[in-house]
Amino acid sequence: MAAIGRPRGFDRDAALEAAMLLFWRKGFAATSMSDLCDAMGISSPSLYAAFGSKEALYLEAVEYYARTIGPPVWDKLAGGATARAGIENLLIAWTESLPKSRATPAGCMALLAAVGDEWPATIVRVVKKVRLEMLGTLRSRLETAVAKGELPASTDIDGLSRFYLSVFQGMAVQAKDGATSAELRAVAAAAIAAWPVDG
Amino acid sequence: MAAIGRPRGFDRDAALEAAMLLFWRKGFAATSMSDLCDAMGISSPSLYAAFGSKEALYLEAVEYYARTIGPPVWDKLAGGATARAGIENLLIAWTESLPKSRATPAGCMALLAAVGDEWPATIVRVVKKVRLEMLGTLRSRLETAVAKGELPASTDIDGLSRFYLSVFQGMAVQAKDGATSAELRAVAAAAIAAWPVDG
DNA sequence: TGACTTATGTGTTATTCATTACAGAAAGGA
DNA sequence: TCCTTTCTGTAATGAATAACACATAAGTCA
Repeated sequence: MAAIGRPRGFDRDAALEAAMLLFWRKGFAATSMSDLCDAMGISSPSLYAAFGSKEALYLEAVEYYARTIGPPVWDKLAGGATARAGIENLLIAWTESLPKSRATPAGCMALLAAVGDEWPATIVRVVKKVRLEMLGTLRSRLETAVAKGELPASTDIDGLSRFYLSVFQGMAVQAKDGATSAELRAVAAAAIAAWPVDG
Repeated sequence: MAAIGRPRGFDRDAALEAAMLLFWRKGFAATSMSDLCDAMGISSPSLYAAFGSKEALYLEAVEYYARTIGPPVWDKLAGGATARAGIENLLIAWTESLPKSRATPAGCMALLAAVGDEWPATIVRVVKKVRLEMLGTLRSRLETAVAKGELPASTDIDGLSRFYLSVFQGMAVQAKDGATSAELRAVAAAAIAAWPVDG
């Protein structure tokens, strides 16, 4: 990464974050290049030089999201003493992070991207991969639980992890619809009741 | 409705159904007027004369969806002997109707519309209303269950109905992602386990 | 200083978009 | 038959879109 040539006049990461927030809120198709230029505070040739295209920028924005927004929430899963406690903590964390806040739009960019509209194939592939990773994270936690005897060996791990992912996705949709943190907590409470054994 | 003037040269309902299927699959923003004209087999002046605008056409398409596609599934809720059986039947019906079939796209037009992208305010209002109606349908079935003593009076009806709606929405997203009917059945099985009392 | 490299700003380009004029066609009513 | 009314096909409208050309500015390296 040679420092040769005229140096960039803006902070690439700050611009990327601005783009992410806009994409998060408006989606891909509904966000225009001029919207992005305004939000990022740069002109379109600078944008193209730095990110390549609208599609490439979106892909970087999703990765940025998965790198910065996701982990603080998903870490709760590993945090609990038991898998059940981990899931419960994760659900609670969702109820707090999903509603619109002063700093972030409502919903989850990764769970709701490429849903409800036809999106470029590249984007579909990437966000599907992110969602599959989430599913994998849930599944491996549940596998550990079975190994530790927290859950019976007969547990349908794949179905159970897919179920909790469903709940997260449904909560994300409702958050986009304006559901409050309290309303989401009731959903989380009902979801934890689906745990296969009483705790 | 006088039959004066040149009669319309196409079947309005058939055209509306074609538009619904296209909107269902591609969403609002990603569907262009020329896409619609092709799918409906008419030219744009005919479309505007019959439906008014792209937005008005979408609204009619959603209503058509809610009138024709929704009821066969939602009827299962009332069909069961108990509320628990009704929910279970409804969940099973979802697992069959959500995946892409030869005749219909994957997912649920009403549950996933106006999610993940910024949509015209009129459309947001209408699909939110449809989702609220679904929530109301669930809630009144649960209220009946409490009245009949199937559920304790302390049941959080609002939270529980919101929970099942979440599961439907999550299943719809996963169906859009390509989940099979079998995978969705596992989700449904886990969801029914969240029922407050053992059946 | 001067050659080289990269970023910026202004302005453009070709395309696509939703929507509509306009003229002709197909019906009913007189 | 003519008039009115409504629909259809062609073609055009202006606006918005994503992407880019070109000249210039701002740095490093020799």
